[in-house]
Amino acid sequence: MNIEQLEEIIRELTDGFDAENFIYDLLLAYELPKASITRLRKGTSNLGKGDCDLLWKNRVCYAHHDSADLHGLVDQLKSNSRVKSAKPRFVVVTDGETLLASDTKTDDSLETPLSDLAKHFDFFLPWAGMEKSQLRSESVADIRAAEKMGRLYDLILESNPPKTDTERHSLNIFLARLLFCFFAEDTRIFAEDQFTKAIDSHTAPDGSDLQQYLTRLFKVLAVEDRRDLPKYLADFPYVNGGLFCDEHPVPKFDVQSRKIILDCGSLNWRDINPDIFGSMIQAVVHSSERGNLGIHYTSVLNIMKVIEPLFLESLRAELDKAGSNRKKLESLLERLYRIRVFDPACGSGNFLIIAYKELSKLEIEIFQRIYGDQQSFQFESKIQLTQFYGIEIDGFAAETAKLSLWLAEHQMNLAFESVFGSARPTLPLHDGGHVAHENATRIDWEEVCPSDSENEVYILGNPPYLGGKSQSAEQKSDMDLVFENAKNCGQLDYIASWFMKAARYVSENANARSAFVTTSSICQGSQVPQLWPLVFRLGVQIHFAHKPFKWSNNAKGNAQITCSIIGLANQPDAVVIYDDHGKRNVRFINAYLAPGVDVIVAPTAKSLSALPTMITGNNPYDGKNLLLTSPERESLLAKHPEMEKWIRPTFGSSNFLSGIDRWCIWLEDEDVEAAMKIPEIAKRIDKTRQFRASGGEVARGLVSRSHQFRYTHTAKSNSIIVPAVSSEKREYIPIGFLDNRAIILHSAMAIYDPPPWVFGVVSSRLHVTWVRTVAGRLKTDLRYASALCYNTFPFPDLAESQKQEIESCVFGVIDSREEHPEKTLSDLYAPSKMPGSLREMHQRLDETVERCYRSKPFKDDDERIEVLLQRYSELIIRGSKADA
DNA sequence: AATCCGACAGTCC
DNA sequence: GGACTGTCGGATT
Repeated sequence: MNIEQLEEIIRELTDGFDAENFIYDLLLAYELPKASITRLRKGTSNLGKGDCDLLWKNRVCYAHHDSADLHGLVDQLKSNSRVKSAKPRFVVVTDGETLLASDTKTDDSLETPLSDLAKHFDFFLPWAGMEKSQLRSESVADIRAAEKMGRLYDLILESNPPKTDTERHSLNIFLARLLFCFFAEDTRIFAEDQFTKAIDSHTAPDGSDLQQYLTRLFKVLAVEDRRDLPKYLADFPYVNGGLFCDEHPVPKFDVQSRKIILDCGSLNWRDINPDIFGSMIQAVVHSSERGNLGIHYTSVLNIMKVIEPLFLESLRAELDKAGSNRKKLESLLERLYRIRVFDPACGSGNFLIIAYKELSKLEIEIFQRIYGDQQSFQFESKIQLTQFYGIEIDGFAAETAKLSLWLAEHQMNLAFESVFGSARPTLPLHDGGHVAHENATRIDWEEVCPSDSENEVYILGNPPYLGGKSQSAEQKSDMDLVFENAKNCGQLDYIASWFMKAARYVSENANARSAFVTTSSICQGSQVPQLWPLVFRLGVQIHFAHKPFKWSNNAKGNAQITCSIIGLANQPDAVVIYDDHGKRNVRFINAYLAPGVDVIVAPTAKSLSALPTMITGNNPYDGKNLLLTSPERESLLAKHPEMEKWIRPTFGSSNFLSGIDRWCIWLEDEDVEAAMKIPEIAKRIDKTRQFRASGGEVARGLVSRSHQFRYTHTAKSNSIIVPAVSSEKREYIPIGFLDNRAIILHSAMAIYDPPPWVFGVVSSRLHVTWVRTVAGRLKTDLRYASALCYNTFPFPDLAESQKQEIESCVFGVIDSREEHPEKTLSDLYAPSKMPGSLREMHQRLDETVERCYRSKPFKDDDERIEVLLQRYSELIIRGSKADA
């Protein structure tokens, strides 16, 4: 949703107020579903029935009365029983002049002349799914400004397309300078509206001389000498070198682009929040990311989750200990000035800005403790932007980061002034942050942020996540460089580069520590054995970790990802695990972000415990042409009953768990000739061929046998199916037996022709506990992989009698499931719905399986995992000895 | 030859 | 619109 458009639409609605349609058009403006509104307009789904003009469940209750006591009307509607049961989010009433609205969830109310409604558009944003708590007023300002800047950027690009990197760089700098001027004239760096007014009155409306004017002005801002300048330029203060020193060409303008500059100037930049504004601007400027404004910027909450454990908690602890002891406070100040904050993927600088602000707040607190409120003293912050370092691959973001740091410095100067009555002057600008426009995976970090035994270096940030298959060729070669072509690293996420480089930096500097927000997947499943042995080999430890949490920020569409935060240190003084509920001190954090045992489980091709082979199900590679739904199968069979023998029941994870029938065309080579005579089959095979021919390398290799799946594994008598992904909420992973007609798809694992007791092993609580530790995840759900979960599972050799005991329990489980033929496995294994009898049968099975390990029952899952890891380590050692 | 992954993706209410 | 829960192609091993 575009906020500017929204405002515009509402303005039109109120300017030409149309009593009949007003409320419907208002709802449409918030992008509520058109079809529903059409139905409401017709009256068919309006629940109002005379009490009000419109009543829409969960959304709105609306009434229009020309001469009504609006407050009375709202109260009356709110207490009406029909309205109550419809639970409308808003009750809206108007007399055609004034509009009164009440938010039933937050109890906020809005009373405004109808003509001013557009100004209060944010009141109804919950209709569009944006809650007020998520959308603070300053972020409305941010979004509005970002959208305007995006338009300006487009226009400038159109008439000044950059041809070279130098030109692109100049354009970035120009925009950063422009932003500075907008901000400056609203926050007392310049005189009020000085910049916009100057353009308005000193340049031609057609934009023709704006380029010349800005070129001159930017030059003037960089020189101290104000003599020999016309007054309208001399009135601007000296800003300095940093931002304005080099000469960069200013783009050409026309009527439109000049007008947008003036529009931008009229926005209220005082409310802009440099923490996130930079990210929004960046998103707007990169058209590919437009529409998901700032989807990847890190929320302040998540930034705090990084910087608090990394250094803030330690600084605060030192402050507490210092109390009012002047000496200790002064030494803490010295420590503040020795801190270096380094974000090697800084984007537009969010982390650096928040870190800067937090350190400044701490400095203010210390000053207050030392000097009280002695107004006479000249307090000046001694925290320098030069303590902040960044690397950013995108040129525009790098410029925005530098600029945002200056803006943040100015904001903190104002904060200083409001506490102490004076502060260091913002102008001329001090030296800025060290933000290198470089590829962080390539450049030596010491070159950007040199370590120094005197200083404390904190490396932090939220580097980019890109799975092994989503990386570009260049990013792949970045990875090769960082990992020095180490073996079996090809599937690592791109972010692993940052961990590797941080580990190297930290391992060489006792005073350096790092912490990144990361995709959780580097601590799960197959990436663990790829990355962490290399990190731990450097002598680095995880000194704190935040357990996986769902990514969220205030952007419209949040990224679909589960994150963790991981801190690395050389010699940690404490090791702490955080989750959403709090923190706890532990002795050691392993690569799975679990406390305790230092074990990494590597995938193996064969079961370490000699369990029968489990392999991935058959991957069809058919473009959905060899697979059939039940109706498709029935209509085929109606015409060609002889096809029955070539149609097999088919199971992936999903339809196995939810009990939906699926089918596939399954032909042996010798069947092809006969089958091709049936036009429907010939058509499907041909479509499969076309699909494969236009696919990747693997697909093209399968063109010549398009009548078959990529793999054609089947059971002689029966098989066990294990879903590849299963909800983490289930106590057990639901697995099942299938007959020899069944085809298992590659969204599930298969053991063909197994002895029945294996079902008991894989179903057992002991095994699920193992899987929860070592498996990869899809969000937080378990992802079952044979090489990681099954082949690594340590299981004792069984006597025949033990196998029989387990088998009898297995049949108990099966029988108990069959007592509920109407229920799907998904129903049966939902934790809240699991039938008591089934749970009992599983418990009996668990006890039997666990007795294979030892006679004494296990106390809890912690003990189970400890014993399993212990046995795993022994198996690995025995295995490596056997190899040698 | 077989795998394990996805700044995810489809479905349901 | 968000709660819920697992597809499918394929570069890598």
